[in-house]
Amino acid sequence: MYTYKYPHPAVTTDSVIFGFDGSSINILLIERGLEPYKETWALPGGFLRMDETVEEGAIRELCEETNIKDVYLEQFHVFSEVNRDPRERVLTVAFFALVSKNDFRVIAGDDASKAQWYEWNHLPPLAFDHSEIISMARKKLQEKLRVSPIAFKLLDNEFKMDELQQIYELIHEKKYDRRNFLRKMEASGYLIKKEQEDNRICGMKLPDVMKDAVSTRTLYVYSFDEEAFAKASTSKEWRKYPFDF
Amino acid sequence: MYTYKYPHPAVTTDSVIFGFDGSSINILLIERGLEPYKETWALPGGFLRMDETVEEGAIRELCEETNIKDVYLEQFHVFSEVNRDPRERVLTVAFFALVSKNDFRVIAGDDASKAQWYEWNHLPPLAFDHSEIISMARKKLQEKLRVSPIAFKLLDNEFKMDELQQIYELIHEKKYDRRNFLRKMEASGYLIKKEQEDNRICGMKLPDVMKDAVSTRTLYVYSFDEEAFAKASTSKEWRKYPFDF
DNA sequence: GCAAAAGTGTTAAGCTTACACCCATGA
DNA sequence: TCATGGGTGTAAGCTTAACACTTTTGC
Repeated sequence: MYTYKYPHPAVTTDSVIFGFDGSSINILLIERGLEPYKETWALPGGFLRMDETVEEGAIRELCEETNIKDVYLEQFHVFSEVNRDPRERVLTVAFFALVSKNDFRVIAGDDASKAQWYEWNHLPPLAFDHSEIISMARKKLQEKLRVSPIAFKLLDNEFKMDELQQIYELIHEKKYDRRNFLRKMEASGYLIKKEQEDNRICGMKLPDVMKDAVSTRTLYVYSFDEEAFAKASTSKEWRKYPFDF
Repeated sequence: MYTYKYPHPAVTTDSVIFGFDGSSINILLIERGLEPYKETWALPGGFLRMDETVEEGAIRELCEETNIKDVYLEQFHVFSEVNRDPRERVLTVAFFALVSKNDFRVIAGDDASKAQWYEWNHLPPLAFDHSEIISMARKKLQEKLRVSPIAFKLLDNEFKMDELQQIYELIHEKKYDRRNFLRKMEASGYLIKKEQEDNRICGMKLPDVMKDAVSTRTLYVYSFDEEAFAKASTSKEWRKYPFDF
């Protein structure tokens, strides 16, 4: 037992984990095994330990409950309504996280766990105030995307421009013109454009010399130049944001 | 004494209160009366009660320590380094606040209290990790100002365009062209432009008919149409932000 | 009288938007 | 062969940025 001179609240972290499956954005939920809200879907999260920061706690819980590592994680709000948890006074530090398409596939295929992706417009009933947490997470994600190109983090290292556009459209709930989107993204200067490598036929990679004979069209994939971006965005000159659609 | 089955951290709120004195931006600090860090300057704040949200706690502490009410307050980050407080494990929910010029004067004139404004580039040594909290508050304030016209909250209800520009320049650390600033602000549609009322001579208000005789030039003051702004900014059509300099 | 504050327009450059066709691929 | 995906350019409108002079007021 732990005793204190003054009452202390319990502190948890909860994470809203976004994943992109190629056509829609999904949120990872866990089915609760214990009361309260037993067998109800909830955000992954749990109690903070005394020897870790909230960031470390969120990462630990994520790893324990869903096996996700190396995820982009950012705290966005503290939820502290007095009776949000029926057991005792609990405040939660809420995070949002973006997992890459690769990791998305891994989690989606893991039948053993109680974790499951839900399309973010068709969520089941949720425990506690987790619905509210999710709506704020969506809002914060939108705001963040206007200010930082985090959409990349929902994709593989190399991605097609079309996928990137889809993510922007889903998050901002708005359609963009394909050509304009492409032009603006390329103009940003932080995308590395490559000819698509894997022109394969029946799973065999072709030698370069044969490529032109087989496919006359060149397809492109992009990757994001994190370093160049990080350097530029810390400079004083940086003001206008080229990814603000 | 209060006992729990598992250890709980203590939770505090701390507020970075910004005020504008007409030429620079200031932060309100409190001289600590107790150990640790006795007689060191610190952010106003204190322990969360069990019957209040963090927002309510921050407001309460503000009122208790500085007599400020009706202030714009927004939580922006949780600081949770394990040893940030030497007494015990304490995490703090940090807020930033903007006080109007009116309230600024009130606080500045209050000699009795231990509260004092410091120009935000010339702060004294601070207790705990409060320097770090303040730098993040400045960053968040900048970001917020790109997305919402909160600069108004540092001014009186009616203000001159020049004051508004000064605030933008101080927060973004950048100079703007006076004419361009004016044009863009007026184009936003959320400023109400009025001829300056108080053409006074020796403290006497003049009847309208005499105004032209006394001053041939018309001076303007502005106020912010919060309602129109709130309505517009919740609509789906709202995307581009006209206050993003 | 002089310095500082505040009102006022124009132009060029850049960016955003809207819009259509072709070819290649795979079903 | 037909539908889909993905490559590509241009013109009009709008926004931004750069730039200077005048009047008034207070010192």
